[in-house]
Amino acid sequence: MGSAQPPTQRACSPGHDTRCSLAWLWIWAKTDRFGLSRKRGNSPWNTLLAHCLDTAAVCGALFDHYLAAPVRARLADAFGAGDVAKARSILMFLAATHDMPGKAIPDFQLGFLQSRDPELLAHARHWLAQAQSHGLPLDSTHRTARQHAHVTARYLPGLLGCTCCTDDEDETGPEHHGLHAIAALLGGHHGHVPNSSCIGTAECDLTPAWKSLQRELLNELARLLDVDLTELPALVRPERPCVLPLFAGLVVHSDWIASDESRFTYRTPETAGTNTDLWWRSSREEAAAAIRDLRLHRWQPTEMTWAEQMPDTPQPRPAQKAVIDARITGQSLVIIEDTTGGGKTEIAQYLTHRLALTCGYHGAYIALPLRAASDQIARRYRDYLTAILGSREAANLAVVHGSAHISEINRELKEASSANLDPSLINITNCDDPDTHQPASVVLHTWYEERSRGLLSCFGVGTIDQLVLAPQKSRHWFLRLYGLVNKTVVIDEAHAYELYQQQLLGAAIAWLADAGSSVVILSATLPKHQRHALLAAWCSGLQTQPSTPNPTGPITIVDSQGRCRTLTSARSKTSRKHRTRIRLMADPGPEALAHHLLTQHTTGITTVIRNTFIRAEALHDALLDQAEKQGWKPEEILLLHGRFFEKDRAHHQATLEAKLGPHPDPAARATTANPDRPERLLLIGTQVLEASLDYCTDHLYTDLCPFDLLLQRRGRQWRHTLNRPRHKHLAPLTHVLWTPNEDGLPCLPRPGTPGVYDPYILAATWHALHQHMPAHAPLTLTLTSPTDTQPILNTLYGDPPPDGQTPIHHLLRTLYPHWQRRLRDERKAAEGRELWPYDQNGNPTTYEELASGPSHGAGDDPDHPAHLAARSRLGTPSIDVIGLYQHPDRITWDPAGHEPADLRRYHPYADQDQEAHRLQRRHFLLNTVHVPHYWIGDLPNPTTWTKPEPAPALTDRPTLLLTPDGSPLDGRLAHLTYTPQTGLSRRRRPQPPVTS
DNA sequence: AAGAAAAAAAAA
Repeated sequence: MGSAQPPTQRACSPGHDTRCSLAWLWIWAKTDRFGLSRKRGNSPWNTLLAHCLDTAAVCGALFDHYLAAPVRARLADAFGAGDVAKARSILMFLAATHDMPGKAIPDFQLGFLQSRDPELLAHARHWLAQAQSHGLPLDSTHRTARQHAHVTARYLPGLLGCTCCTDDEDETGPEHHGLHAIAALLGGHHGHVPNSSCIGTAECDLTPAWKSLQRELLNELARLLDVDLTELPALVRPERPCVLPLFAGLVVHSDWIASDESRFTYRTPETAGTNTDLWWRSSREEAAAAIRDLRLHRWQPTEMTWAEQMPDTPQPRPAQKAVIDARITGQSLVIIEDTTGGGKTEIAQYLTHRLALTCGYHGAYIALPLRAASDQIARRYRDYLTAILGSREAANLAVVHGSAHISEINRELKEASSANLDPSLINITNCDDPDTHQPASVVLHTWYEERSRGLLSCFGVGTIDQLVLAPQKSRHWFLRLYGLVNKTVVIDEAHAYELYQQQLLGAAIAWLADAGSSVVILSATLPKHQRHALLAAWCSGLQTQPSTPNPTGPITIVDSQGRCRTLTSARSKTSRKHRTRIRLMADPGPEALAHHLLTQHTTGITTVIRNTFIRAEALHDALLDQAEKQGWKPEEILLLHGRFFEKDRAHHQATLEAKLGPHPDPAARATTANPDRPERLLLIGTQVLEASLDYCTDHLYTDLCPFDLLLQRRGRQWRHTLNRPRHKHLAPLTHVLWTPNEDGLPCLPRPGTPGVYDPYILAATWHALHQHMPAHAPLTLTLTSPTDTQPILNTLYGDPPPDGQTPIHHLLRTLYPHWQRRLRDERKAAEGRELWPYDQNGNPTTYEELASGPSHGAGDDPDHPAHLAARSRLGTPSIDVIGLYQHPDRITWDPAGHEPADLRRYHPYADQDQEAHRLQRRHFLLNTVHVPHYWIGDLPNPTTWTKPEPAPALTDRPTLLLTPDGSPLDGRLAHLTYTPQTGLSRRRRPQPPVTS
């Protein structure tokens, strides 16, 4: 049978049709590389049919239990002309073919004989003899290895009946676009959707015997999965763009679960016989158990009032009440602008429930700007879910960010998981049975810990970066979109993201809208252009126009037709009015400033926030130089910045919060000051002191910085009311340090240089402060928030520079074009990476545009140059370096030599190694320091710096091997030093040895 | 002339 012939159903049914051999049943797909299958007493290799059936079974179970209702509806349209059951079967069948025909070629099959493990090799020889005797045409000449996924992409369309790929040129017909699309997406199951030239290179020279084997295997799959191959081509219509990443994601999700040999039994004709109907049954049973164990079942919320959901705050505040009364039903974009303390987090929690109830989402993802904030909100969301899930549901909640595996809340959730009922005792059918009880709990299965898996958990809290990366091509990127579109996605602190991220968030929102999910956006007041951009992105995904293109807030609700509602009377009255006193102070330089601080602030906590690492370090040095003379002890002067090993920084931050934070006992906070607060302290640092750390300073000095950040920094002053008993009636005084030039204008970084802050924004901030300076006391001004501050922000970021003829006006007009260029560059950086579901003319994105490759962003690929590799944030590139200490007889994690480093290599999937692997990963992360690229200049590849030997775990990891006193062993790095107290420095070169 | 922050690699 040649591939030119139309596919036929039920051509071959094992055990019933004696004309067919069962040679295809000997085609293998997986070998037991880690011994997990054999340990369970099963086969050392798995047949392709079994793996295909396992994948199909998982796909079906995910379709039934995991996918959100709108997602299923879109898949039903794309794979079943609206018929859900039909689409389900076809999706299962297509998921099964991800390795078919890719692995059903002689090249791949002979790869079994390349096994390095002698035991596996013996099994391979046995397999070959058996397979040959059952008619599998294999001669044992070695062939070139091919990417099996690309072989699937190359040959599947023809096997499924696309007429453009027949062998006989006379019968060539038109290309079936849908079949080629799904084949390419299946070809992407290792993470990158291949492009056409990549698929072309997977050309194999197949004998008619192999073609017919492939056909027989495919027919057997179709028979078992009850798919009519003759009607399949007409039903496969993946036209809506969201269907493409959804399909790719569903396949990979299914494959990853089905490839877990601790859940799915390897089956061969020798171990499981040839009754494939029994194989299919056991696939379904094991898939059901896997879905249950991984808790991949949708949230099934019941109607609940606000008071039932929020027992601690049963009385909704104004903004909360407005949202409740809006009775939101169906897919929505909800933008809530309110000040901190207005209860936005609770509204968002309430909306995840409300939207899951009315739309059928499987859960929710909450995105925040920082990892630390994610951990905090995850804790609150855990408590919320625990309260409302009811007694028969349990759910996974994953913290999703780069260091989630050392997150404390993740650890607690994982512990709750292992303490829970043995999941193997529970059948999947219990999901829908209200009488079955299971202890209520919010947990996390360790399965979700591996990278790229966090967003697959029904509930997640994590960084905004996960969302920003979702519409950018990189390995397994579509899995992010797939995980997100089944949820309500909450974007917190929406005003806090730079233009680059805002733009990519727009793309993500458009995909979410196209797939039927809902988005909740929380912010303090949004600049209006940002609100409009969010609305435009939403409507672009819906391919509609907003009914009100320029809504005003503070609460905006947009439905799936683009109809906008604005709730106006809801802004919370609770926002306290803050007054801020600001004094502009010419920076006298580090020595004089140090003298000033040591003599003027001999009591209380004094904090200096500098814009650059160099400035912070210089001031710290000057302070230490003069400390003794002024009667200060060195330990009363602290330095904090971002260039510490994670564990040292965590230690300093914890100390800071313990000493300068509120009372350790939450119950005592309102009445008692922190007893550990020292009499005095000088704290010098960079932007790490600006946000997220909960400490309170009495006096504050800051470098001139953008106005919004100035307010942010000022928030650390008199933060806890109990720390300012003597100043109740006064606003705190913040000193803003600036350097005047000869014209009396601020010295600014030259425009176009990669400075921290744009000179235009700095000059405009300086100008705004001067404008508010009272004429009678021209150094100190008082600002009331938000009445004074909001207009300043709007002007700063929204308006062109003012007319006027004074020097500052001229300066602003000179700098403004550079600022605009900077914004344009950021937008371009986003445009070079982002994928949208529809272009500006409404044309849907096609599968060809999703193509990427393993070299995507690696530099040698002209289609995807390095500067367009996926990034969640722009900024100075840095590399993560692992710090280790060399002692005479051992390598340790710490300078004192107490914690020996285990640098053996562990395999993350091999049973016995998992715990050691996790511990090692944890150590690596804790001993990582981020080194700016320009600090190491044109030094060779950091992975080649002097390393301990032997250290297989450090292969390919940039390593900084230090002496116990913090000097690098590699002479090329002699300009760097590290101490746990001051961090990594590149300024203090070690003195050259005195030569006599 | 350059901060903080986040991210990154299994399905043979």
